[in-house]
Amino acid sequence: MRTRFAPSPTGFLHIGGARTALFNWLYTRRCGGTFILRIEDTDQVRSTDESTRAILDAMTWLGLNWDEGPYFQAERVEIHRQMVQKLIDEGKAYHCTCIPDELEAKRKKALAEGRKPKYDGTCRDRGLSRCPGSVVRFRCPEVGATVVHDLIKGDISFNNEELDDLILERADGYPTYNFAVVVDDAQMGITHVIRGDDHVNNTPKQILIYEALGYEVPLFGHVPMILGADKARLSKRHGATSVMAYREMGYLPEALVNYLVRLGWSHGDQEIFTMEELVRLFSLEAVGKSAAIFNPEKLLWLNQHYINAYPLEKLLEAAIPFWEGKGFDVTDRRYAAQATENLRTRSRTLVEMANSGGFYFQEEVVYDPEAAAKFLTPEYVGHLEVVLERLPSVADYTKDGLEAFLRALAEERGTKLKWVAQVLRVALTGRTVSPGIDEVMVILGKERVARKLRLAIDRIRCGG
RNA sequence: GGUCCCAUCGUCUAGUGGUUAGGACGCUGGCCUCUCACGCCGGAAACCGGGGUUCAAGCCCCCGUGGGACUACCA
Repeated sequence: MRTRFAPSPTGFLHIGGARTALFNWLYTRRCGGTFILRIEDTDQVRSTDESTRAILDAMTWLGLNWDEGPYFQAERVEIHRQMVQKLIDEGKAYHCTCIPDELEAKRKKALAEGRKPKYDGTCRDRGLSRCPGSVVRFRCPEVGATVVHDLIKGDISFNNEELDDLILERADGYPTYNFAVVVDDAQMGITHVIRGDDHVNNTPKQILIYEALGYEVPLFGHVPMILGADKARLSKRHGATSVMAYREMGYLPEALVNYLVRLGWSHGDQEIFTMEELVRLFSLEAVGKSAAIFNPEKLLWLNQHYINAYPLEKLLEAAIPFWEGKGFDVTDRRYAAQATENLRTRSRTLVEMANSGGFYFQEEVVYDPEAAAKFLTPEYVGHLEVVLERLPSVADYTKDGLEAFLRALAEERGTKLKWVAQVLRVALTGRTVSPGIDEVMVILGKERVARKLRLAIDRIRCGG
């Protein structure tokens, strides 16, 4: 059993491609088969090495390893040309000298007159030979039907008369997609072609080519597309579509994989899956037939789940680039780990974490103007001064110890813990929203707390 | 226009002739509480329409309607 993922290197790996790759990978691992990566770079104009690298990086990040390749389609053009010649020799393909502009005009005319805009067969029986500017076309059967046995959608039948004498080899000598994909899949021994269902209509043409070439036809599985909120094909205007953009936005690969797999596939009521479970449970039969709308909210929820489920070491490793990205010094790993652990339940992404946890790393507290205006006032400065004064003598400097200390202090001063906590929160974090103030104090430590308290007190006293 | 595919809460889905139509995200009421978040308990929310078949249809068939894909010397 052999499968492949065959992206064209004309851009980064996008969400839809990633899901196709994921389904291929899962199905292959499930069956113990071989997963092949092939780069379809026959479009010499749009293909770039940079895109190839980006695609490989994204797959690696997602954990989708391949067993063979990457193979490059452009390196196989000699093989493609040989196969084209074979079809010409056997009368199954022919040279065509029709001018692109004229074909385009004919197509428009046919469409306007309500006829099928297919190739009119001008060169079909002219017995032309190769010449500059000529292309090679497939002699498509005009009668009969071709049926696609799809693992996901079931049997789909096409009347051959609807099909076109498609171009196999372009004027520049390069094969077209529909031909190269057949030759490569066949020669690489691909047994299961799993791809997006935007290819369904290409499949009968490809089957006819398989048969013309004398190859065994593989099994097909066409997975439904991913749409944006407006039900249009997912694109940039729906937000980020690049896998690596999600990494940069602070998503964990497990979250993206888990989200993507549940888009079109399900296993009862289960929502959370480890890779191991997926490999064990995945099946093409359970893949749905209808397109799915990409829902960023649910992805966010899954990401939060994985941020909370990660072992701390692994989470820290993933978070460090984001801390460093904000310019924070994380050489003290133990401290960075404590901060990360403390922030995880309130972070849906690592970017959110880095944005909300700056107070752990910044020397100077960045005060939110509104928060400071409300709490860093002469009315409350007394709370801060008493805490600063008694801080050195707090023996039980733990979450529980500090809570007891603050509660008693509040009572002594005739107020509630709530108010003392809020004032401290603004003094220590600069905001009115933060993790529990006792936890913050424990992690910051007495030294940092004292320094920040002095800063806040000075600010109030000097009217800063 | 033609060909092909698809159709259960707003979204992702479970459901394979008899169910109070289930779960999840989101939304929402409450609890917890030093703020926020987490967590816990509860709520609103769906079978596209019309015909059949059947004792019985979300499940099967047909026709509509709606959405999508393809219709390139792109892949």
